[in-house]
Amino acid sequence: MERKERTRRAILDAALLLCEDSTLMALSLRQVAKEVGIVPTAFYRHFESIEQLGLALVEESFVSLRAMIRDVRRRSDPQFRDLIDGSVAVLVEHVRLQERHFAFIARERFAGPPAVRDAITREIALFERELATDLARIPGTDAWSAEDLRILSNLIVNAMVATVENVLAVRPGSDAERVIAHTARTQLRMLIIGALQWDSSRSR
Amino acid sequence: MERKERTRRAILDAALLLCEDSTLMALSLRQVAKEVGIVPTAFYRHFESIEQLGLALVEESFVSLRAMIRDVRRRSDPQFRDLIDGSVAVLVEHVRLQERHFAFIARERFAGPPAVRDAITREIALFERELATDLARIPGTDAWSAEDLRILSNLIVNAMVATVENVLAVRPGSDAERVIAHTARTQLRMLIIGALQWDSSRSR
DNA sequence: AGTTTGAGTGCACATTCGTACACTCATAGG
DNA sequence: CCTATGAGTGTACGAATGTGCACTCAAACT
Repeated sequence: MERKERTRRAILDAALLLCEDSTLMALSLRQVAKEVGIVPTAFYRHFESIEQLGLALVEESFVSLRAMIRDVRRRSDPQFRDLIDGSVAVLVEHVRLQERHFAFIARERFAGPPAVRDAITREIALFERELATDLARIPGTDAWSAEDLRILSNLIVNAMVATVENVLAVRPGSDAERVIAHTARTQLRMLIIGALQWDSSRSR
Repeated sequence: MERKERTRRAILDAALLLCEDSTLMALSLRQVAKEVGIVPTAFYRHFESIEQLGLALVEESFVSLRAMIRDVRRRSDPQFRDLIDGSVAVLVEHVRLQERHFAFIARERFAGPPAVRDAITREIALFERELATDLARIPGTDAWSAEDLRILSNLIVNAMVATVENVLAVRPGSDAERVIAHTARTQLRMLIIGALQWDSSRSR
């Protein structure tokens, strides 16, 4: 029964690899099978369709994303500058370690099969809510309404998603990568400084 | 020679339609031909490949986006609240009028053929630079460095792109749409208020 | 050790794909 | 009006696709 698990992994890895210059929706079961080294029909022993394969990949991708979040939290510290610098560093590092997963999510988020898109949207929304509760704990946001917290964390998540997409588009360790990291840090600072200035009751 | 133009339009429209639940990369020349009502080989009279078709669609999409920008500028006025409210209203309105174009861009931005992805990235970067020069004209940003202007407009563009994607995901005129518009307005306000607080010389 | 199970095989099929080639016939220009 | 151009046709092909069915044979269970 451990052979099955090995093949399943190989299928997931092959799909992730082949998606790099394609899309789940343009990915054929036969390509995957050939890459893995099995006969096409053997695919069905593991997934009933490419779409189901995609859902498994989404789940897997967000497991590593959660690992990243834990890593960020572990380095949390009330000093904002360090918190921001550390978070961005962790982000870039994790993206590099899981390039294929992040690229997969970025691609399938809007281009994937509906079920896959929905799964990704749900996961990101979940992440956003978690961030909102984190934000509620930092000093200076006491007077914020729940709605404004949601709106701010949406803004932050959007900026970070864009950062991930930018990182994926440049060479590791390149100057371009450093510019992106610097941009991300500055943006987070702008947001935090703006946030500390914000007054929920004043925003209609 | 006007027959050709009509068929070309039909091909562009058909591709846009068929992409709604697929991707350029998963779109076959034969599907397009069938939808248009021509024989597959006739496709080549207009485009040499699906990828070239994609580039034409990108260009077309950004023409309508530029029309939107002009519309926003026309309503510009030094009163921030009105500027923001007006801009978001125009954004939502234009997205609804050109749903397929915006959805196409959102999808192909990361999932399309490399040439298409590059074209979209270039257009968005161009738009970002234009926004930066617009921002430089509003009062309170005099002390900003060029880099910080770029970083802020990147932040704003990301938020607006995310807004477009959210609008596309909900029914026109629905409550969800109103929540999205309200979120976008609040985010722009947060960014502007933060920006007015920002001091370029202090950000290392 | 013998038996059962199910992962992977092999072949077969109808579809769909891109594209080559020679064609027809509508229409724009003389 | 007549002709030349090129938009669209029709047929044909090899390659790739998803999936059904009967199979083999390694590995887990009694």
